[in-house]
Amino acid sequence: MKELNVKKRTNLAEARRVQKLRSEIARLREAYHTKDSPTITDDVYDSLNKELKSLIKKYPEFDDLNAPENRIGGKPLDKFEKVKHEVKMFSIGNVFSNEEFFTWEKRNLKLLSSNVKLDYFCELKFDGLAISLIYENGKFIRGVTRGDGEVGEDITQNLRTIKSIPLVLKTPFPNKIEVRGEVIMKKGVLKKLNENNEKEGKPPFANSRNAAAGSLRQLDPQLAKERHLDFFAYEIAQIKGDEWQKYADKHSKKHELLHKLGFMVDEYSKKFSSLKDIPNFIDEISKKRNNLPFGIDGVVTNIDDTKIFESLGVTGKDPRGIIAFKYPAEKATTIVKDIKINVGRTGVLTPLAIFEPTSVAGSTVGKATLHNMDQIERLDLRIGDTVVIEKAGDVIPKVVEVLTRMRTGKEKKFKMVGKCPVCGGEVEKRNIGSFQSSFSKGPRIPGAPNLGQTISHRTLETSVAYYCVNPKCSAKDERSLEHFVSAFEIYELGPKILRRFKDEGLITDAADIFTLTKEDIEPLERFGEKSAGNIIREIKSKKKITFSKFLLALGVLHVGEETARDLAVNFSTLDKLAKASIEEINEIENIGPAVSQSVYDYFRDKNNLLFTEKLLKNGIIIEKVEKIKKGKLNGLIFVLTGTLSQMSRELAKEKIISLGGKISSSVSKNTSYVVAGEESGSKLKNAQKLGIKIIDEKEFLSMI
DNA sequence: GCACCTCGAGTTCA
DNA sequence: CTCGAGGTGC
Repeated sequence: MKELNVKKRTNLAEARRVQKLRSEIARLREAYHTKDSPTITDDVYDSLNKELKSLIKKYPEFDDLNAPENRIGGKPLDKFEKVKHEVKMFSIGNVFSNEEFFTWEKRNLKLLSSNVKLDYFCELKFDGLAISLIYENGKFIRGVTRGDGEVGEDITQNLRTIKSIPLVLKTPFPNKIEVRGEVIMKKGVLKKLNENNEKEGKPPFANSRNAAAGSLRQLDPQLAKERHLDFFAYEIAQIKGDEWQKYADKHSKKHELLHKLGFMVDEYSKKFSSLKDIPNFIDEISKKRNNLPFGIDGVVTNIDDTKIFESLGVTGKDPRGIIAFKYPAEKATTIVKDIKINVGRTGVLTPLAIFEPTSVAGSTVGKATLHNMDQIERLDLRIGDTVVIEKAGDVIPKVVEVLTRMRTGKEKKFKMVGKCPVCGGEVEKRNIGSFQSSFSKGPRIPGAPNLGQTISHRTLETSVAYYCVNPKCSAKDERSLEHFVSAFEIYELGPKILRRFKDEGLITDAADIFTLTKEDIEPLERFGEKSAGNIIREIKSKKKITFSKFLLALGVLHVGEETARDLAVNFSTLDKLAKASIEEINEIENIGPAVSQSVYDYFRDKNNLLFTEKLLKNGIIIEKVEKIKKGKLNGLIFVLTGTLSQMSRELAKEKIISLGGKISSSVSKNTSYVVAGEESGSKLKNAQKLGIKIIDEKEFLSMI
């Protein structure tokens, strides 16, 4: 607690009493709001307050405007008073592109009809609530929400709890001043608040703006205080006294004065003499955006000169002299119109949310995966729900939260389909590996999962996915084909073309791709001689393949990139691997019972053996496995994140491996280096948290 | 038997 | 990128 400035010795006892009273009042208020503490009677509270007030009256030097009783005044309100703004609060027009931004200037220059040179002042657009504060004789007397711009609500009590709103201005100050600014909640505060809410079973706030708004609307100032809000000042709506007008004639000078008076102002704000330089600034800020402790949703550009600003006037609700360049929203709300089911290569049925298309982080999003039924239940998502979506790593849309309070009662719970939506086959909730071999002996598209294997009891019980168990499901066939060509890196053959080839009867399995001729493709609609030739050439050039890529292409259950490499290195030829016993496979490092069983079973299936034979017959050449070179990156584990500019990620991967290093997909304490390219995401944060060495592309290139 | 770390599989938009 | 599950080490 602040030390009291007590001059006379006789005051000492009373000074102590004041201190005691203050802490007691604070404690009682605290207790009053904690359910498991005894409730105080209003009498006790009032009498303490009374005593404190009389002491302060007697000794004015005890008065401390920043003391708690001044921050929290009075009891909870019944409602907020409506107050008319002395000076109207305008809103700000938005632009979303540089083009619109420059048009804004052109329009202004036309209106000004003279060759004025315009200076601009740019500042962050805080994502919070605009409010207006009135100070008279240096004291904060009233704070009002924006409302409709004409009339707002008096939230003085709550605003007094905000530490960055000075209750008294620093001297010298004008007789009267009206300060405008934004009440915000810092990201860290929001996080804690939401964690608490979750513990107490209350719904979390979707963003800091909602949280700040909700907090300011608390009728009880004690609750508002606990929210730890902040305030940034950015505008002076009125200021009395001739000597102060010199601060009012430029927006940049208003900032200066606000800072001098004791307000927090935006530290990133900057003056520009040409609009052309501003897009760069906006870009820079957007890069810093995620690391700022508070949320912003754009950059505001003001015409610095107040006279010019005012002469431009207002269109509708927006003054012409100010514009907000808005960043695309990181989060958005939308309505789930439907939940569809995707069928994967392994037959796994993945629910997919279909939205009302909505713009998030720069693109329009129409759907997002829901992963599985458990996830739908965790979110408590129903068809028709309003949801908050965001982009994971700025790319993949994700449903973050269901706004249950928006429910109308018409929402429908989603039930997993009983039949495969593609083939009508049976659906079972089990791990794919756990059903017994019962499928037909007919020809099968390679890469379709091998169903004839058993898997540990634990997996059977805990697996969450539903599967289409029809081995001939066409969706599974198609996904498997796509997987195959992707492993072979035959880029010309996308999903659509593959499907057409299949529908036209040109191929029945992936091996048929390699016997296609130009004459097969050319007659098809929308294929010419040239495109047909390209495809054939591309396929031919990919007939040579490394053993590990070949294994990957087969689509053996549980065998991905890494495991395929492990197998290839340890068995060196297809023949050796196909003849290996479970025990031999199981001995390999990083391969356990589930994987060895799966690999073993794959090569016991007659159809699979026929298929691999057919591939070799059709001209596939499996390259011998390169021995692992020992290089300078021996024993080092790399994680790549973001976009590299000098080389592709694939190439970087190959480089690292060829020098004896390893690539891992996620950051852990075992990671040696995280190579961070442009726009890297959560992996970088994780690395910082774990204290992993982070290197940029330049450093990385110097290592290899 | 548990706590980690990795891997596999599915995924969006322009 | 995210989620689930396999593998490993304690």
